Amino acid sequence: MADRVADSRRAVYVISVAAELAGVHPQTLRIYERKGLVDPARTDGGSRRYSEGDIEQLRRIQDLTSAGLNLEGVKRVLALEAEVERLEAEIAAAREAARDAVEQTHRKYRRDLVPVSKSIVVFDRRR
Amino acid sequence: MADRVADSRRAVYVISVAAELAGVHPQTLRIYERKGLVDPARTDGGSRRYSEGDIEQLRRIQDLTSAGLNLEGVKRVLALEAEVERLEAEIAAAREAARDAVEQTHRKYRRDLVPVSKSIVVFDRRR
DNA sequence: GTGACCTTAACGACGCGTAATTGTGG
DNA sequence: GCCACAATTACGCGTCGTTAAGGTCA
Repeated sequence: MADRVADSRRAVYVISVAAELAGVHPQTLRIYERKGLVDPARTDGGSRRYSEGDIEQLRRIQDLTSAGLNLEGVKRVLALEAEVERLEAEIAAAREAARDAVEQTHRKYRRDLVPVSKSIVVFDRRR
Repeated sequence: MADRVADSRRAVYVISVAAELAGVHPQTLRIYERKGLVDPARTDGGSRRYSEGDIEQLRRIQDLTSAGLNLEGVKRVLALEAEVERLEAEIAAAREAARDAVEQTHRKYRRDLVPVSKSIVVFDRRR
């Protein structure tokens, strides 16, 4: 973690290597980029550089296209999968917030209570 | 609500009407069915009967295909959209459960407390 | 008996991946 | 100066929607 950027974001692969890693034709990667499915970094000279995260995205795209989806479908599915992930995180957060809220409520009452043994004498006059 | 089935599930439209309502060719509806995108009811004679819900599904499919998705993509997107809807409901449920849990906690303490004015005399001996 | 439904097959248009071409950068 | 990159274009294949042909139910 001494790196300047996280490993999965370091753009290190040129297009030929990225294509090999993802198991597709280099030209296919250029098509994906034009269609907005990946967005690799660029060198000053204009060459594409793919990160590990880009490669994962490419593999995910491969899964979907070889399942028969076209590129528009892949785009939507990726967006929806991200949405699902976000919602699942939100559920986890909501559950945790629920636990905390109950806990806080308990604390509040405990703080307000005064220990009987050391401080008060109680006489119950009821019936 | 005196109907045997909910309105949106009553299969009332023959294929030509369904196609007209959805704005597509009847043959297209048969393709959708073969691909598993809709599943209209059948009469005893074997004719398809589409419900209002089916029509809505067909319109949704139209939206997606005319946005450029192919049928596999449509299938996945519909499934994911259902998942998103389910998760959103789950979030709402989790939030409600959180409120209830806090409320229950409050009740618990109130039940355990004994009203001072009517039942007890309290002497605070603390310094 | 005449429509509207059923299924299967054929056709045209379009999207996607690959290959070819030409030009540029390391 | 060579090899890999970039961008554009061309080609083949598969998918999708429509149309057509032939059979069945109301």
